[in-house]
Amino acid sequence: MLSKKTQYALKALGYLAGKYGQGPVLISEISIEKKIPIKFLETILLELKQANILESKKGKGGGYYIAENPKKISLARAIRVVGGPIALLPCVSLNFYEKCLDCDEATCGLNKAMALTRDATLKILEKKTLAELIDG
Amino acid sequence: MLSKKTQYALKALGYLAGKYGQGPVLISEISIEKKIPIKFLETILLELKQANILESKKGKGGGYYIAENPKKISLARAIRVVGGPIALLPCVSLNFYEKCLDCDEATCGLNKAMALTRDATLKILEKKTLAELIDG
DNA sequence: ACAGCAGTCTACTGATACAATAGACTTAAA
DNA sequence: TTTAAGTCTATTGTATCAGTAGACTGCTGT
Repeated sequence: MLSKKTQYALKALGYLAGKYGQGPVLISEISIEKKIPIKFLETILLELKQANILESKKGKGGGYYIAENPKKISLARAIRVVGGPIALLPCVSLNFYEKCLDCDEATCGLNKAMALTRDATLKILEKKTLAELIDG
Repeated sequence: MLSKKTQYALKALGYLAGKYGQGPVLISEISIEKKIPIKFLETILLELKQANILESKKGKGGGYYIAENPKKISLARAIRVVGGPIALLPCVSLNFYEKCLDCDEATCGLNKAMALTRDATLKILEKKTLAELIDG
């Protein structure tokens, strides 16, 4: 299951994708439209900015906007930034790998099965982009 | 990510699958062989029994054993018993479905993407069985 | 019958991560 | 120079995860 935080992030990104090219969008606007607690949303957007998915402008007329064409940003990338690993086990994670303590990966059936599901999941999440989160 | 509990469950089931047809196996044996805290393992095995994946025998010569041929029990079934949903969002879960509060599933791009990943994941986890978790 | 083995059950505890909140600070535009 | 907006630090409540303790029940062999 994706965490609430990750779900909020994806909803916010979908909203911003729909406004791509139209200048900065207020945190408060996203918060109201997408029903996300504003203070929580602040921290999420900041993380996405630090990962170069979003950019921001301070002061009057400021707000957040997507840093590059939404079609160039995959869901996998966004999920990793706010939600961590996509794989079901650390020993099959590409970006957050940790070795299994008590099994040999070459012969572990569980490892094989989970590596397959990781591949299947990534095939979709690397392909889908923020542009496909736009409403309607 | 699968919880520690789910990982322990799958490791224990793999061990039991390797001993299928050889009578009851002690909790303590599984605990030592698979390096799982014994008290934690107790609760996990009990859950698996209540879901009819395992059976048990009390007293001397007792222990746990798999209830039916390991080839008949999918990883998806086992994971659902101890770990809950496989889908990444409640609104695309088949067994633990919850409606999204603020989006229309028919038009929600996120819903579509997550439904696809659920299908891809299940295709693998419904097919893989406990028999494939046997070591070596 | 009973001794001891092994699973069952109830209850609790500590740690961690998730979710959310408060308030002071910085930057930029009008 | 006032005001709007994002930024940062810090704290809090809550739930779930992970693990522990100990008493109880049922089975088997002697």
